Amino acid sequence: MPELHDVEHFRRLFQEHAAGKRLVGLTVVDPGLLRDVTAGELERALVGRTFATPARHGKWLIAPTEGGPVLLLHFGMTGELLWAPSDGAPERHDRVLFRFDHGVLRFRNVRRFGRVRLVRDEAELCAFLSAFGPDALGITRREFHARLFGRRGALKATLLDQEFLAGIGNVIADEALWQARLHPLVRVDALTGTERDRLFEALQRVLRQWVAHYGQDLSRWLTHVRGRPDATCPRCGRPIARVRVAGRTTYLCERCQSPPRALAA
DNA sequence: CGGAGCGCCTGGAAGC
DNA sequence: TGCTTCCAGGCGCTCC
Repeated sequence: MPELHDVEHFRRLFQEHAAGKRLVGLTVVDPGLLRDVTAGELERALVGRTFATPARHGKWLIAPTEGGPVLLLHFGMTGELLWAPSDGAPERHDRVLFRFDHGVLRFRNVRRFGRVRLVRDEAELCAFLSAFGPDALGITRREFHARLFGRRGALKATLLDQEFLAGIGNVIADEALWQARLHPLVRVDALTGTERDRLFEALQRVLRQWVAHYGQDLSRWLTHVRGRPDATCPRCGRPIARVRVAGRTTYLCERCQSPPRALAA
């Protein structure tokens, strides 16, 4: 399920293969993923254009063209971006193909939760991004504290809120909470300053390491135990609990992440 | 403001 | 073996 680090990986793939290259063809296999743009409009807007340096905001990949419109890709739960140095036919679950002289970028999406958007220019891009909080990677401690201020809900729900910070998904949230030894259900307004600092550090550590070492061995991380029925905490060895928080399956260590006072009773 | 619930989707696993 | 049911969850939406 693509989160910030996955999308950053896709951004680098786009940078490597598509930046500075002219799009020579576009195949929309599944128009169902397009939002506020038709397949024809997308093709007319992009084919013949040269892509500039891509950016990322949260889970959105931002692919501007030189002096032209901006392509936006969201990967949903099961999306990925693949490069093939040949002009192949669409493969299973390929939804959009971006064809270049030297190969093809495949926007693949099994469960079709991915989204493709197009904005006219920088101003429209800014308007679109204004619905999101700042990107979770590289946010300052000061800004993190400022955004937490005044919030009252469950901590994990807040972390997943893209208006709070952009880019955190279920897996990153669980990992950061586990590393910071904070319970997912603790109320934000019940957090001490020390705990907020700890969360900030843990979150930045997770994001930086997962971006820097994409696809690394995660055996010492909580993430490693996801989906395992006999999972134990990589830190203390106690069984890992599997609960539902904010509608999402949540993994936590009930020993390391002590429950909020209201729940302990 | 927060949060619960739903629908969108598909494929793999689990149950019968 | 083959069928049905459940489950995974990012996100946008409604409703309370």
